[in-house]
Amino acid sequence: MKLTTKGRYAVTAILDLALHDSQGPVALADISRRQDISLPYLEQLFNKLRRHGLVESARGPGGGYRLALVAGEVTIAHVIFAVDEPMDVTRCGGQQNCQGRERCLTHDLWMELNLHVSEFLNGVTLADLIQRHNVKRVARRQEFVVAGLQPAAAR
Amino acid sequence: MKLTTKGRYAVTAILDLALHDSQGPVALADISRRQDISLPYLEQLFNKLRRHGLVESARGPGGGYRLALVAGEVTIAHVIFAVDEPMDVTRCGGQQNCQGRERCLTHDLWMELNLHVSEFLNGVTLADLIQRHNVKRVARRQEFVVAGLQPAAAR
DNA sequence: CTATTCCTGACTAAATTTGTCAGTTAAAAA
DNA sequence: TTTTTAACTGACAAATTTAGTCAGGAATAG
Repeated sequence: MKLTTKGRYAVTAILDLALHDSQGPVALADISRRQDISLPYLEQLFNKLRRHGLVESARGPGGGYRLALVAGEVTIAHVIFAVDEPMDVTRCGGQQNCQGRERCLTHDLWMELNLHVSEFLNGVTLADLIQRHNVKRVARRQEFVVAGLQPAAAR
Repeated sequence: MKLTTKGRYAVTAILDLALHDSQGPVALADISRRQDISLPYLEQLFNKLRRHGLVESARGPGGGYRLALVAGEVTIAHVIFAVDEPMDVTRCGGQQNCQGRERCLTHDLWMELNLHVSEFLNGVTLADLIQRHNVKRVARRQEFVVAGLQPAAAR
């Protein structure tokens, strides 16, 4: 998969969803406020996440999104793959036709790098991230922001 | 560092240089022919490689470029770093100001990925690549192309 | 029936990438 | 000394990608 701002936004947004999933459906408007991502852009992203089976939606008042799987089953690779097109650092998409009909001099190198990145991103799930101290801390800060209050540390 | 076509071209080109370095300075026109990279573009790339101390130049007839270091001392990370701006998958450049003044929810994740990619690219040198069977094979094919002949396998 | 929220595709603006071009400078060979 | 080779340089332009908006539609709860 590629790694662009879009992918990063998607991971941030679905992680926010995972953090609040226990309280029922989460409206995109809430995620938008907490994560500073525009609502239309979130709609675009969640559309893709839904089509890839990562989230479920409920329309109408009180509606919103929920995780379609438990947090431990959603890897970062899944999320990035869902919103960005399949990443590939080779130019030929693994087709080995990087130079005319043949593979270029460095074809294998990029294939290996692909593998390393994929392994890393496949090895981290939303559940892993939720456990992290820094994620908990930032999430706590963001609750205050939405409530319109200053976190204690800032006073 | 970022990873774009530019960086891949740079690695391919300097690997070509490393493969032919023993035969004296290599002209960019030769690399251009063998690797199918336009001459003006190569000039742009080698300019950066030279300023970063990876290659040395000699002007005039019989001139060209040579590696400034032995092949075992030049890592892929060096090369990509030289031509692309410093890569960073975080949006804040490690500044932790991805959300307003604070770090965003996924800051640490991207920092870790940075680290993984860097480690991999720092661990591979031009000398490593030259040893590889596939690189040798492709390089041999490219010699034929320059000489205007068909490789035996293609006849 | 009204407010809320998801849903959708088309569209556009900005940024980045990928080069090209015109011309200069240095060194070797003739 | 002239010519040729080949590196050097900065500005520019085309193409692609990315990021994000917009206008409206559809479902559901109250």
